[in-house]
Amino acid sequence: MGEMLVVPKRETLADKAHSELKSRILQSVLEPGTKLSIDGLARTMRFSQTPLREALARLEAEGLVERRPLVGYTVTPLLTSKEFNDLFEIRLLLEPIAARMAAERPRKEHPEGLNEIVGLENLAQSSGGEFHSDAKLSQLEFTEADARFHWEVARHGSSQFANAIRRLDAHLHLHRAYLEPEFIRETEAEHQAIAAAIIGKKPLAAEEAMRRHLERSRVRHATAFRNAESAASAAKPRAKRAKTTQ
Amino acid sequence: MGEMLVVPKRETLADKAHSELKSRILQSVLEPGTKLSIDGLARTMRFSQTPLREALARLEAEGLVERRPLVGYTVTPLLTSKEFNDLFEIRLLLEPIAARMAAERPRKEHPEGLNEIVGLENLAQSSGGEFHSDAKLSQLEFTEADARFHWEVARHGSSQFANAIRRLDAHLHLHRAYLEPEFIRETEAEHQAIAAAIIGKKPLAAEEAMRRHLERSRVRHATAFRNAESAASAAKPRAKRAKTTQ
DNA sequence: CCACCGGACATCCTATAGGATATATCCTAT
DNA sequence: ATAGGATATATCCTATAGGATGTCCGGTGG
Repeated sequence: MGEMLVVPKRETLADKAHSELKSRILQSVLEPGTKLSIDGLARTMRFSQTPLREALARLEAEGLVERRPLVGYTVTPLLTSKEFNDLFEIRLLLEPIAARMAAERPRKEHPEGLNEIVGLENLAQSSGGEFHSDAKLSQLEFTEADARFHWEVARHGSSQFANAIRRLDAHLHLHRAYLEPEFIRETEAEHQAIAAAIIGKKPLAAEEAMRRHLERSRVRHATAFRNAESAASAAKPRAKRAKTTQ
Repeated sequence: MGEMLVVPKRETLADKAHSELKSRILQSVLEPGTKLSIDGLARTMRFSQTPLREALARLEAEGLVERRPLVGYTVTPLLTSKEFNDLFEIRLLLEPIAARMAAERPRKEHPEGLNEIVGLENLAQSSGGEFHSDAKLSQLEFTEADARFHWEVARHGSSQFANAIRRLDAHLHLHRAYLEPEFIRETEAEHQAIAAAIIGKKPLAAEEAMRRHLERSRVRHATAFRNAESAASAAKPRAKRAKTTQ
């Protein structure tokens, strides 16, 4: 019964390369427009080309890099202001309903469902307390915890909604904009309100809590977005050229 | 100015392998649960392993195959009835709004936008006339044209909505269920209504046309879905085992 | 008869070499 | 000086070989 024994999930080199590259892009070590040379990366990262190809193919599917056949991969540009707004409009359409579904779902349906729901409370404040020494890494951890929370909530309601929301990769794009530190406290509080509504099986409350969370989150990110955009346009008026090849 | 000259887009072996496998899965030549052995495929398809890995990685991202590290790939199971309903609920949330946006968008914004919009009319009846000799292949062509139409409509409205809708891969999953022939005529008529509303710049009409189209489409597919599901459950009550390894 | 265990096999994963292609540089001619 | 073209280099793409791992099957003990 208690077969919760998690297999070590042996990680292949392609997995390592994938998460490593993803991490670098999200931390802006690799800026948008950077050319990603395959055997260049193979040399610097000490991998071979084959696992790197698989990693890059996945990153392309996630929308973090773009591929041009027989030419190479480049890091995807940041979201424009319009794209940012549209992304949140989509989230506002999907996530509140997913949260409502999660609260409506009968508890006994999935045996492990309870554990997951209780886990929401922890997830809601997962990266709460202390900060990592490296600010960017801490930011990355927070973003990942945030993504996990939103995904878990949706997963309780509907696998299809969860997939759709996950594939938005909203967090991937959002992270690359600068994130104010006080975001975290507010975000956690709102997450806990959502989790409480779901655990308490209050569908309408859950839906409304998620909607408010997203609306506030949009405002929070929007300011950072404006800063990033103006800074970018000031720095380099024309951005047609590729950056340093890696 | 008229640089419409489309570069041949040289197709790499990974691209060929990807579309070839995708085609086989969609035509149910490779049924759900089938084990996809990498060097087995390499032998039968006369490719090498490297491009096949890239193709499989992309198929995994599209949700058509599942990967277990150090074990292999398998073809994804068909959608359940609940998943099917959720998928259409998501589409009903996103696509009507995308259609409205497409109708609202100022014509001059994109120079090539006009061509694309006019193309919608053709796209709406693209695979209309004659049928291919192979019914399954014709079905595949129709599904692809349908996917293109929905994607183009969304793309006129918002790149983010278009991405989100494309990544649902609704057509990929739907296609694998059987498709009644008379679907096509009804589908085309509804598509043309949508295209007309967009070209005529009537946002509310476009939104409503898309909504009605999706609702009818859901009913059309639902019957086929029930047939497929009951047939499947009758054929093999337990489906835990992997099928013939390819 | 069932459970546990060890070995053989198939398959995945990784590394590396060679052919093919796009890009950049340099030169020449107008 | 600028436009056009040829050459050279870097890089992508493909193929193949070998090490590592999971799975399956037969045997032994309880």
